Amino acid sequence: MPSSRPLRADARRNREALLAAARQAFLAGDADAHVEDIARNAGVAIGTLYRHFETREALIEAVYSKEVDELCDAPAALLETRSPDEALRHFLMLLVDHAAVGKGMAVALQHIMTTNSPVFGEARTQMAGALARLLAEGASAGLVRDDIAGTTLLHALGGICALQVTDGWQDEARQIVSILFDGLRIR
Amino acid sequence: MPSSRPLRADARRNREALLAAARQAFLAGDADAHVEDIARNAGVAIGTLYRHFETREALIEAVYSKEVDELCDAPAALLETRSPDEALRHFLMLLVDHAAVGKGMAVALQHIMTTNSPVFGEARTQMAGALARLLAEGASAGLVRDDIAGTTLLHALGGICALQVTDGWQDEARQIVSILFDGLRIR
Amino acid sequence: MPSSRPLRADARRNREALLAAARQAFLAGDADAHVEDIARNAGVAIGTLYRHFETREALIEAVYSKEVDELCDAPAALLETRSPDEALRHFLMLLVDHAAVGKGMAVALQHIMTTNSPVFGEARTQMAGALARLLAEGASAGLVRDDIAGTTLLHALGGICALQVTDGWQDEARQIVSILFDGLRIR
Amino acid sequence: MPSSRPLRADARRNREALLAAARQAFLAGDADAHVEDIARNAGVAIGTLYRHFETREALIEAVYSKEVDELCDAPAALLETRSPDEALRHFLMLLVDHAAVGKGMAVALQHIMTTNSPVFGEARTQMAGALARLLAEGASAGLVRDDIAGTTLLHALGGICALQVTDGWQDEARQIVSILFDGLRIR
DNA sequence: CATGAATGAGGATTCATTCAT
DNA sequence: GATGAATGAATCCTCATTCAT
Repeated sequence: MPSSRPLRADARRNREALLAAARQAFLAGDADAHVEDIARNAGVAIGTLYRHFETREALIEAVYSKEVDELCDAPAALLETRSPDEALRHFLMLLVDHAAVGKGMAVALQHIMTTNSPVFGEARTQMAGALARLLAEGASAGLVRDDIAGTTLLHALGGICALQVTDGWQDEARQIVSILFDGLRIR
Repeated sequence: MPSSRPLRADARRNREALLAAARQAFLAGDADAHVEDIARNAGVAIGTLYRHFETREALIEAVYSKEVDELCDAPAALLETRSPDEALRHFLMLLVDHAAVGKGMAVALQHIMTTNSPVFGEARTQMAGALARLLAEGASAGLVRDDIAGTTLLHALGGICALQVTDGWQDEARQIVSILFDGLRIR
Repeated sequence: MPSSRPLRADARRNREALLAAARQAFLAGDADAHVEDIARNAGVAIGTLYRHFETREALIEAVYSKEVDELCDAPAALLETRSPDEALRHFLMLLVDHAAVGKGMAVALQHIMTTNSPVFGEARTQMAGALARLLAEGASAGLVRDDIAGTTLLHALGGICALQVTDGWQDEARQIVSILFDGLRIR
Repeated sequence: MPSSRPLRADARRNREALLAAARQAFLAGDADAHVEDIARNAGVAIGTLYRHFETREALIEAVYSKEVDELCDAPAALLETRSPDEALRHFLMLLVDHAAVGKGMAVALQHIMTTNSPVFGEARTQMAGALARLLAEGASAGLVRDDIAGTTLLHALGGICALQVTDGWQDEARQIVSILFDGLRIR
């Protein structure tokens, strides 16, 4: 219940450590990392992990949501400095690049798209919203097709990121996204 | 060791039943179906399953490889009745439609792309080869970009199919593939 | 599912061993004996225990039900060789004596009376039925009050047996039951 | 160490609140209520609970002992206003009625009779003493059998109260106690 | 070859108790 | 004296795999 009063200093520190350790584990692609290991890596006992996150699943949700939150701040900034279509293009590439960092978003996206839970529903809505906004701006500027839903693009990107595996993946993914973006543009 | 002599009739029957049951389970999206359940659904005992497939993983490999084999027969036929770009387009849609059948190829593709194993390496090569051939034909006819590798397109398709979850997924995926194909064509 | 075909010899042996070990543990009063220990004492692995009893609770039910079954065979025999009131008296004493053996029925009765579950409901009905029959026979012979329900007497006996603890308990319990029986008789 | 100096006002208040919360939990039949919950219900933190009661068991002992103390005040008063046998009868019924309140004495009695600990030994002695006194008075007035020990009667009552579960339990218990009392009287 | 009973490592979660703030 | 965060031992159950029948 982190709502009532601010956490004690040490508690906050532990919570951060746990999130960091969990992020490292889950975003590294080890989708079924052991909670015990995460706790150990965070330097706390298992009980402490469970005090902060009621459930293994709750911990995963916390990690992935945070990741999504940070990502969804980008579009607003991009739109201020670029044309809508370039903003869209950049955001798509941002997703790819982000996914490239230690499987980064890759696993997260897949889990988020695949798992039912209020938290993930929110995350999906958030990301689809970010993409929808970019698409809408591009469409009203006459630069981008106007018949694509945010969720559709999210599914495409999510999928492409989800399969990240090989070493040259990042370049490959950028190429795919380029092609996709070409198909999206009005010429 | 299924290499030495041809299987006895009942043994062959059991093997087929096991593959069918496993296909149903794994392609239905239940990526961690229990081997025991698969055996039961095939109407045989667990020991029999292990006589035919040394390992859970081996069973999965068998299922997915078979699926890929069947799929990779398509391009040759398509090229005989259509222009290269249409053949490519059809093959892409075929993958999507196939993936739509009870999560069909979706899970398979993801597993194949993601997991290291000689068998899957072969499957990847096979599919990438099929796509490469279609791309090459299209390119030499001047209809399709010539800077795309088969593996890259495989990754794109695999990704797009991977996240199949929602009900309207199939339409969504076809739309994405359309856009992608547009980006692929020379106009 | 012990209903389909008769168990293989070794399986039956293991099942017996498990029941025996569980009986020893639970009827000895260790109401929360560890399943691992029971398995070890039975000389089988934990998985074997769970093959035979789907759940800790299922094991307890099996043990206690068996105990009750055996006990409820007594009334019929007693009624053939004695007057109804003597049969009742003997059955009550039998319960006490049975409870005295390593906490025997004591814990079982309490668990059965206290826990909700189809199996225990049946056990309760069975025991109450046995007592009701004895009471009815005694009443129609004019030897015993006719306003006592079988379940009421079951509750009394169950309770008295449940508290068995001290060394001299058996004699004490027999005295209590004697007094109770005196109050039950018509004089 | 609550022996040294009188507790500070707030400390005493906390102690009372804890006892009340624990009484509510334990006497309500929730024999394995969590200490944390009890603390919360008492409106204090877990650390405070442990300052007042060294151990979970110590808390239980405190609750049950207090309950017994209060109950054992009754006999003296009853003997002043009634004949010895009626006093005994009333005390027995008092126990039953007390047990009927939210499983009240039922669980307490069973715990007290069943668990070894100096505190409970004292409680047992106290209750047995109360019953012994009533029996003795009745016996010397020639109204009640003189061969029954206080502890025996305690066991009987404890048992009868122990299995309180059903809704109609109180009436049932009163009937049983009636019968028992009949067996106790000299006619 | 088939059967299905046995194995046992593995892992999430709970909760009484301690101790830093 | 009070708080509540941290501890960590304890325990039930699952399921891939082995092997006696």
